[in-house]
Amino acid sequence: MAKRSSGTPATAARGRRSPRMSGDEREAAILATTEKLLESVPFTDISIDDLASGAGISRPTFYFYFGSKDDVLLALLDRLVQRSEEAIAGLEPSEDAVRQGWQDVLGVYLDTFTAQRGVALACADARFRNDRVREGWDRAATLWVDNTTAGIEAERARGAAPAGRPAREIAIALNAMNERAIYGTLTGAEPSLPRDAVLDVLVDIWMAAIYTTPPKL
Amino acid sequence: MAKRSSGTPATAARGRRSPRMSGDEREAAILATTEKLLESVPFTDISIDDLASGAGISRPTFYFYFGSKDDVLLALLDRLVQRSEEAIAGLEPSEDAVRQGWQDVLGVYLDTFTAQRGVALACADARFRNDRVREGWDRAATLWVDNTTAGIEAERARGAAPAGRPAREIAIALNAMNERAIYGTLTGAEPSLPRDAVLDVLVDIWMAAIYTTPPKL
DNA sequence: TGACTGACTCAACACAGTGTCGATAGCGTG
DNA sequence: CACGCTATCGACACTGTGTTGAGTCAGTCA
Repeated sequence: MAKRSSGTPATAARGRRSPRMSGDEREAAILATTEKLLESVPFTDISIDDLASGAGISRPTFYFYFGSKDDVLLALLDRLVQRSEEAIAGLEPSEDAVRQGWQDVLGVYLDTFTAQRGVALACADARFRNDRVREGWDRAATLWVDNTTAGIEAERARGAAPAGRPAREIAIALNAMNERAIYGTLTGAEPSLPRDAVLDVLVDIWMAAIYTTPPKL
Repeated sequence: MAKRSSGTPATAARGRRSPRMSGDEREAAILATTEKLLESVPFTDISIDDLASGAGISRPTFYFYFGSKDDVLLALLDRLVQRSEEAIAGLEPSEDAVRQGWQDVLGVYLDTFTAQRGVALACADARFRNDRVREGWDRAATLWVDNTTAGIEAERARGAAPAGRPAREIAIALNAMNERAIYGTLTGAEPSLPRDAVLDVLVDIWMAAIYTTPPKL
């Protein structure tokens, strides 16, 4: 039955309009349906039937395009990671307005996840039970950590930030803070940072952690 | 059929030895089985059958004691929260050895979750789909945040820490960092802090965030 | 002592969701 | 036109959840 290889972005355009949707359109329709449903329904509560009928196909046909519900999420996660990459690439460091520079980084992080709220929340959930989702999620996290590490090292190199614990360790901790704090803000469950203050608090702590030496007390 | 009210720690001892286990023992057996299984198997992969047969009863009988698999987790979470409360209560602030004081707090946090690794991980997962688990989890988080907030305010009051953003906001962000970073360390997925360095990194950042003023750059 | 009660137990069922198989329909190409 | 490939679905098997209804068994009380 030559199942479509899951994950592959489908074969190239097959020319010609056909009365029924082309395979690529179907695939896109499934993805779109999932994304839309995720805005209001938790991933767990969405059945494959929902996705199939939302895309105008039967359940068995769904399996022609994706191997499982999680595979759809994985495809969506790939996009999320891709957007993270693009967002990071679009950032440029400045030596004056240092605080603003970091605030831009955190802002982009926040925006990326806010824009993809449903998908991000679903992945944050799914990574606990699906190793491939976890890998994807961790890959994205690593992207941000690498970027932060490089940033801290650059600041240290030009003497703007004091030496201290390995830059990477600090980067990991700070990004962990962001991830969890932003998740909290996105869901609003207590205790959480109010939406209009998240960035300020987080940047404050980033500045303190990167540019000051922890006092010996 | 007078189902046992879920959550209630069962009726008082019903006197007399009986050939089969008493209700309380059954309930304890289910809890113990769950805890044990969670050490090696993710919660999602455990079926009610596993819990029932592990406790020496049939599946329908399981429902006599708990309303669902999640209810069992909830009971386990209650214990976790309780231990958090006890751990926090056992902490005493010192005005000298300030760093050591905070390190003790984080150490207790880390220990509590390490000791209950399986349960903690299962709850971290389940809170995404079960509101009651989320509430319990958030209640525990609030405990730590309240404690941290009070600690920061005390330090500010005695002039040891500078004024700045609301203490509670900083406390939320710092505890978010701990939760996520410790989760990462517990699972070991990249990027994560090595087990022997977590505490040092986290305490460093706590110190910087609480005792220094973020530089204006 | 024998009917009664309430705790406790389970076989059998109903149901929801997942994943598979085999048959088939339509299109493009040789 | 017939062959092969893409695409589609009806029907089925399986797994896990939760419910029902019919019990058992130990204490209790008249």
